[in-house]
Amino acid sequence: MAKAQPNADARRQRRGGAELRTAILQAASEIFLEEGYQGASIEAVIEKVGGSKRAIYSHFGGKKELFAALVAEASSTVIGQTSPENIEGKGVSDTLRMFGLQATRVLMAPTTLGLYRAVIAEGMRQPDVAQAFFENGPGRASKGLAQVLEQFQARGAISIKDSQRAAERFIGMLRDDVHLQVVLGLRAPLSEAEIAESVEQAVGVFMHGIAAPPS
Amino acid sequence: MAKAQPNADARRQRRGGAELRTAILQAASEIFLEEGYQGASIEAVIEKVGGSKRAIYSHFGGKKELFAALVAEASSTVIGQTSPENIEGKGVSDTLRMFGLQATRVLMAPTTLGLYRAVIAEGMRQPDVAQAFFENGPGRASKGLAQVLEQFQARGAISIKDSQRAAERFIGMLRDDVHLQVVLGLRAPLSEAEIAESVEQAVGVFMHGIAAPPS
DNA sequence: GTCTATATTGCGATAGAC
DNA sequence: GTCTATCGCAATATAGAC
Repeated sequence: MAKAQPNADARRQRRGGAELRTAILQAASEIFLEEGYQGASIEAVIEKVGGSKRAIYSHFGGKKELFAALVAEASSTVIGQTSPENIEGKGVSDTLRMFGLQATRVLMAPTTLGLYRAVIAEGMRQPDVAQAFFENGPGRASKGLAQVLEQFQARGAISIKDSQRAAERFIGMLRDDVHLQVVLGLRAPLSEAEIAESVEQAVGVFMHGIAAPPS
Repeated sequence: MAKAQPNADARRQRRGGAELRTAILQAASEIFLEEGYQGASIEAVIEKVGGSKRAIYSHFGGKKELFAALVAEASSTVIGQTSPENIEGKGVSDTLRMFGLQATRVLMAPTTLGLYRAVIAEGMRQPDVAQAFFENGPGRASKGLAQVLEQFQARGAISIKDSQRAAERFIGMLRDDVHLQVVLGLRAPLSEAEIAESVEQAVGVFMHGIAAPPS
């Protein structure tokens, strides 16, 4: 009478230590990022993995540590997809567009959305988790973009005082009300076409602003 | 042996129905916005109000309904502070600056931060709460700004295709990584001086972009 | 006060590696 | 066989909705 059928081979095969650890992390991700830290139950994780509760405690120590491990891992994995581009021979707009597309896709991915929700909910109570998330996630992305902007600045292609701040503004535009609505579950994540359109508009504003050109 | 000392007069005074309701909402705000929906306990709210246990259930029905009521109320109250400005005789930059200052102050207020955390955490599980928050909060703010932008557009002061989208971008810039860090508890809310500086920079980018002027 | 959920721990049984 | 990781299950304890 198994409620949710665990992986069929989970019970009969014996997995090596590291393998079980990975399996637990994977299952825990799904549960924690969907239910939130407080809403998640160790029991549910076990059911998914097919092991015993004891395994979790011997591997991680407790619920908190499991959550921390999971966030650190997921933050790094997800954000690796928003790396600074090779900008040889590219213009500012093209570079921003490419970065924007990557970043927005990441922002719309289910894992990222779950991370967002879970970490924001628990940030005040688990500062180390919040720290790990920010540094490996949004922080790294904005630093990467800032570096790129600095190169353009050195070439005289753009005119900014603070490249870090500028990068954060651009990313802020990508994380606007539409993103908030997706985070809140009020609308579906953007399609690839909608992402392209959104990024296009953001690049336009970021490059030239909204002021009417002197006619 | 009261742990947290309830309001001294809470116990001895008998309050009218509406008054009690307000008192409960007030206490619930403090608890829920600090601990999050799942972390909050009805017991704690009762202790703070000092009333009888049944009061909450007869007034609101249950934990969920209390949370919903509280979010609806707080969203409206807080966001009322970011109303569309009277822009008679003002320029675009000045208007954006004023709006930006108001909005950023709201964004940095403890109540707003608590709302953010709690609603984002629960959004997927309580769609009506998410909806109420967004409509009364961020949604209303961006609509207000969009209307103002449209007036400027009509005058030819700015050049945009979609005023709603543009408004969301500006607000997005205000809700950038710095705001995220505050939400996560990784840094203290901005001081008034820092807010002014931040808004100034955002207005600059939004108005003219970062492209180097053709020399 | 009742009842349910759930984190945590203890401990003996067991399966595979060597 | 020994060893180590894991399992399965029971017991404890606490919290919290109603």
